[in-house]
Amino acid sequence: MNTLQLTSTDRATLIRSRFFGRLPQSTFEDVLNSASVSAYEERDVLFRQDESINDVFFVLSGLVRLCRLGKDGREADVALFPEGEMFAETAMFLRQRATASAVAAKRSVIARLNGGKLQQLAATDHEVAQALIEHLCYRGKMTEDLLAEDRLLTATQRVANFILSHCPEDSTSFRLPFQKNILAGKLGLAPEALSRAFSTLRQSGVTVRGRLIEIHDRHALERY
Amino acid sequence: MNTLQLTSTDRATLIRSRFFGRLPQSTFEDVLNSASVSAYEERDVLFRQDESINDVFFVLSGLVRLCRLGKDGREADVALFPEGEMFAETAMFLRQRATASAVAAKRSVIARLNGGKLQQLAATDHEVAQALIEHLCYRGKMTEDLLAEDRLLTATQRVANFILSHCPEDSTSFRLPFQKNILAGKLGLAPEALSRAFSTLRQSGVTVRGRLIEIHDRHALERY
DNA sequence: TCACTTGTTTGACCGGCGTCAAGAAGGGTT
DNA sequence: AACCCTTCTTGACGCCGGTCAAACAAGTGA
Repeated sequence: MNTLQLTSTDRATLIRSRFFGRLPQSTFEDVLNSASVSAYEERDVLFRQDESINDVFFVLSGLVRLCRLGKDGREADVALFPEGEMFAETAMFLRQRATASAVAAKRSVIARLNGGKLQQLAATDHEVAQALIEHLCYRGKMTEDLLAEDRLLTATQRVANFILSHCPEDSTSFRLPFQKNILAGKLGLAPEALSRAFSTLRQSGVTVRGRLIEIHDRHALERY
Repeated sequence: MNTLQLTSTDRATLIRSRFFGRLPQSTFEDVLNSASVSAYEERDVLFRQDESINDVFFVLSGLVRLCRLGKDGREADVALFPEGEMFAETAMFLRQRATASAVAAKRSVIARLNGGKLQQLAATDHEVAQALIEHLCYRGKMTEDLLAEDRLLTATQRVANFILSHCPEDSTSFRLPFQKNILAGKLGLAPEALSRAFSTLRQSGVTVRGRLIEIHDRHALERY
């Protein structure tokens, strides 16, 4: 971990994001004034479950895994945040300790927004409150989607879904945006299970070479 | 379904709730003016997945199940709302169709708050926005909890958890607040699996007679 | 009270997925 | 290239929990 300056690409990422994208320039600058930027290596811990945190985190680049640990020591991912996503608002607004740990899933640059400042802005600035509301709705839907997938679909179906939603409509192949390791976690699977799912999908025209996924029959995947 | 007047106990329920509880009297009345109240029988459908809805729902009494249906026809519950809970905000704020169906899990009385009105209030009234933000954080945490439970715990552990969190600290027994059927759905289990979990817990000092649950050894449950 | 419907439990079976262990394949480094 | 270390794949095995079927219990209404 290492403190940094906000680069111009970082600003671009912020402006493109769901949350900051809808704020007027001045508010945007206002929030940013309370922010600090740091770099993390893969596996670095941003915060740990049960710690009390008072900041909101924003992924400027890289990837962050949110995971909970069970009392037997195993851990389960409850969310995965790519570039442009914001997280850890819940702890702040509910005045609670973190319900999960945040770990960099690859080398990442993270902005830390001062929680108090954000909370104060949310209480006085309509635009901020509005943006926050939409952000929270979006996040709620995300986890609800995950829950429903877990309960309704088999491993292979979840993987098929993931491939379909990540391969551009007009393309026949794409690169996984992260290690299979991480993907397994996101889908609630052991790495072995992911591997097996891929090999099941081979008979539906899916080729996997490293991180490169090729689809030869979209419909076969949709049927799954 | 049947249109009703708001009774005084209904008002009490509203005032006790997380969302309305933090609003000043006048705002409270303002929101309520746009509301309509109806009664539903068990299994009545409030709205169906993929329908476009423009209201927010509030459980005045009874119980509502939110469930998604997979393409194979099976369905999975993603939330269960007892008296005092509010739901279906996501569709409104994200301008989306419902991602799940809402079904009364027992005879229920439901208030429907006008979505446009609420959205307008959220955009102009700080108190409303604030209450909404906390409500959404709470809801987000709820589903995240469910997801984590699903991924970390076995059926028996989930049931043990449920019992512990629903039996008052100072008591040795309690009544299930709803049918086992419904509980199974909430825990992401088939009814049979719930039944078996109960019978496993018998050897840890749990007695089940109808809806009455007796705990003879709290620690045994916590150890699970 | 009895009949009928609906909910719950139990047994049998089996498929999905986690776990352990071993081997294969990449990716870096020297 | 040879080496190491990490990630990924494959096989073997076992358990958890879903499904089907049947017995049983509890409500509900006449």
